[in-house]
Amino acid sequence: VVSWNAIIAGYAQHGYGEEAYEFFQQMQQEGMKPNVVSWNAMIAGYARHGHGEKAFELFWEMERMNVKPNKFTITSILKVSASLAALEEGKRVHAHIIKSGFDLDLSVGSALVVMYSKCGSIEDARQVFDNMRIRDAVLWNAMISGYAQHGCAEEAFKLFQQMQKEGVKPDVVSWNVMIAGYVQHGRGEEALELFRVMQQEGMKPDSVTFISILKGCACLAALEEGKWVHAHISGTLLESNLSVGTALVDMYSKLGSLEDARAVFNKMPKQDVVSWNAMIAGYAMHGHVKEALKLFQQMQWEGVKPNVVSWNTLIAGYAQHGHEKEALELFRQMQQEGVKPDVVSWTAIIAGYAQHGRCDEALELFSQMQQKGLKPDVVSWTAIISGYVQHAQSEEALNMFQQMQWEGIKPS
RNA sequence: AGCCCGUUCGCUGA
Repeated sequence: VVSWNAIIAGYAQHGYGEEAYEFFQQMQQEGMKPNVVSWNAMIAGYARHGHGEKAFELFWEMERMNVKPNKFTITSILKVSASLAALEEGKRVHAHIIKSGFDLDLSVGSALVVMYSKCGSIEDARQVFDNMRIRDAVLWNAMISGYAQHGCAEEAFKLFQQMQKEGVKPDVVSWNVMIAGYVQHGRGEEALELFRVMQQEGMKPDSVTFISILKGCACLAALEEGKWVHAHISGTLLESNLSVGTALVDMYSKLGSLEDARAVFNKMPKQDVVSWNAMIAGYAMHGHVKEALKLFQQMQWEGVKPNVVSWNTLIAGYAQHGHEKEALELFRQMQQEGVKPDVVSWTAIIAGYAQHGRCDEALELFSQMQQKGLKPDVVSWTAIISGYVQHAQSEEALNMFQQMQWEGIKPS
């Protein structure tokens, strides 16, 4: 069984769910009964590669076959519920945990708190949190993060202080959670303030801290602060961190400081598709589409394959700046290259047409997108509605607005 | 035998 498990785990971890499953079945044909480790390997494999439904199926099947889950099983299945925001499934798992008398240890407790808050039920998360007898930093962080992500900055801060009163020292994640919460809700000032305090208190920022805080600077359009943060990074090991480098490029790009962005980009020890995309976006968003295209080609010469975001970035750049035709051409090219347009690609083109008064064409694309089986989201709808509004076609705008709600999409 | 248990993190559309 151990050897079978090793094989299954190997395939499952690397996204070969089918192959793993074949071995999983084969071992049963050969008269071996998968144990909890075999099941966990399968479930975790599916979970990691975005096949949440399959993970759930296996979880309940495991139940039926009377194999007792352990805490690895429980935490990975709760993670799936969290990432799918599947509250009902998550509750079923929770109920099952209680029913089977499973020990609610810290890791399961934290996973439950995360599951409930990612599923939007902060009250349930709090209840789990309150019922835990022992609380470590991870559990506190999970709860604080729940509030912070929901925009309840005050409650998050209260807990942040309370954890310290109860003798649990905030770790770097606690600070990061607080900072990210402020940034995500447009409260960059407070994020920067916490960033200062954390250093006064002797806590060293890590890559995540810097990434969040740089995003905050970009949102605040605070170039000076961004440069100040950059200065903190320079000369440290983080300077050669890929994600930090990308966050710097992104910050400078968004603030239109393309020379700085380019300088950071060129100094990075290596670039991946995300850093290329950030750099390309800098040019594309500011209307330098030729330069963006040049980089796009250069990226490929250097052996980096454009992903759907790369294409979307270019398309959006062209579409926003009055080059709908070229955008459409790129849209065709991306499909030839085997990259499937997603809702963002379609919306970028639709928005381009709509903004420039070509609402009929936008509408045509809008229905084509649905024929292809893609469901417009609130951004797609808003793009087309605001096109009508801007071009004094209020009746059509109102019409679309109603249709959107019939489709069950809430205005934002 | 189930990667570092569970919490935070980089690129694109209105």
